[in-house]
Amino acid sequence: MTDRWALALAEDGGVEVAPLGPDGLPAGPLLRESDPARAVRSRPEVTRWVWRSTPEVYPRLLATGVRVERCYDIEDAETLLLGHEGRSGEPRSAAAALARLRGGPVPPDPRTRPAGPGAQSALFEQSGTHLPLTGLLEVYADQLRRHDKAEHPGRMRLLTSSESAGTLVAAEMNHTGLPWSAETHREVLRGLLGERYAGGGEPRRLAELADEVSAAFGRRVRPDLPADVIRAFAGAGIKVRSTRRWEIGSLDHPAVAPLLEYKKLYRIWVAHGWSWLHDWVRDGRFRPEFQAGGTVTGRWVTHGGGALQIPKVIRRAVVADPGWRLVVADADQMEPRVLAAISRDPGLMEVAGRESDLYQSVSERAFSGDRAQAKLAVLGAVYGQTSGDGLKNLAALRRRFPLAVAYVDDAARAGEEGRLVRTWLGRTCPPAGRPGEDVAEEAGIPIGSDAEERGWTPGYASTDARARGRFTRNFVVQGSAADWALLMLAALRRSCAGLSAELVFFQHDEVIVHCPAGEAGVVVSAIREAAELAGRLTFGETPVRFPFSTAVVECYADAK
DNA sequence: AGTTTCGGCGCC
DNA sequence: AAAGGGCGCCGAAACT
Repeated sequence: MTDRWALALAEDGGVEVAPLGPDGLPAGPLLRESDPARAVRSRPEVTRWVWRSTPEVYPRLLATGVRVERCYDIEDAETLLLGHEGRSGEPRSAAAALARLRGGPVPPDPRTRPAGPGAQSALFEQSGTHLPLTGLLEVYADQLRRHDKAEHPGRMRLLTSSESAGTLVAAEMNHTGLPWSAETHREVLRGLLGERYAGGGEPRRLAELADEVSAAFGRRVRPDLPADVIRAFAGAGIKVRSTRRWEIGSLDHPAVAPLLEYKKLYRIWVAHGWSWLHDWVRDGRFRPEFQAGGTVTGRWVTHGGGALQIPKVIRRAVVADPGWRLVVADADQMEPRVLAAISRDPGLMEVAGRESDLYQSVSERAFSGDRAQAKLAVLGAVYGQTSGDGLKNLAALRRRFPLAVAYVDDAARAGEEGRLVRTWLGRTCPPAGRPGEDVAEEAGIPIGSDAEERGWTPGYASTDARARGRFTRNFVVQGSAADWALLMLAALRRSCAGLSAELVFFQHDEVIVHCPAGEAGVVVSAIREAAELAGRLTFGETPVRFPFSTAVVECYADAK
């Protein structure tokens, strides 16, 4: 029994609310109130709030201590519906959706986030796009009808509701922040980089390594300048195209070791060093801005602080509050398990029906027990590897798990032929860009001159099309995994609602819950249950299991 | 001078 | 012979 209300912020800071019936249409008078937080707090019986945009509304509710059970984010739903309808290029704002309904001129979307560090969040800037509640309700009613017309209406409803749940989780994480010990972070930096010199120059250890590199070359070399390093190697009679680790690593030259060490530490210094600490950590919390569904595959992104790329060594600084713990949970072999569920390959489902190491099981069936080779083969199939051992291993994989490989092959072919590709729940990848875009340039192929000859001849796909195929091949797995992960998060969030536990971090297949030590056991169980529930809800009844490795720790770095 | 792209690498 | 997918971030380089 859901009690659904709609809510729209007004220009004057007030709010309009209205009750909705089971059909999604207004079931009572439209009410005007002065304070959004009070409007929500005074209606505890409401289980789902329908609103334009969670990032617009929810942070100000959280700021006053108000949480909601569920919501429906109209603009996120519009994005998903447009994508599903093959209209991903059309403006996704509620105002645009309303204009399409009423046949008026469709306003373009407000510009996306401004570039550059220190820029204000785009999410909180979209103030010019208020829509009166009556208009919002028209869009909502239309969206409900469009769900019915989707390829799988039930899945589409699940997708938009779980995406909405994701926006709530993200907003709450942004509000809570990740517990962060600045003191520990400084200790880690000092241990790795040595003293920090005044004036922002290189710390001691980096300066020493730069000296070692220079000594090895016999001349002054700046290791942070790729062009300088390439010149230096050329001077030593070694031709390199780039200074990437995989290209430099195998060279026989005394500069290599200090150079690689420099690059590793330089990265820590510039991306997660003292200035990062100053910019992003306040009052014992790292506050990145999580954004649910920020990518075409449905994975989240963050803005600011690189929250999804925290280096392993820096995780030492993620420390629970006194008396609290971090429950760190990592889904085991999520992608092949998802592939089993979406392809319904009997062999792979059977393997994925056990909680034990999936790659080990695959290796025993198809690779004489060579786990590393099995893992490479599976990931190669998912990522579209086109060369090396992966190709050979793919044949072995195909013999044992034909439906699984066929599933990703079909997705790749669909992409190459320009067809739409969807995740299990119906998130749809936008159609390919114009021919000649991006990929050809990367490959150094001039655009225009021979574009026709390059592509679309039988049996040979163009560079663009093959890149497209790799993308769609990966999309169905990565995106369906994101479908599952959202439902898992939503279930876990609900389990934590009655506890002090707070969700503080989410990274594709990994979640961290911060909770009092006494709640850790309950949280661990809740994660297991959420994972299995999400598996059933997302993919229906399959034998596939979704086990998590969980660790109850005081410090993130101790989890693995 | 300010803005965009590049090279490289962090995470999954 | 071979270019495996998705992201964000930084400074330098390249551009306007």
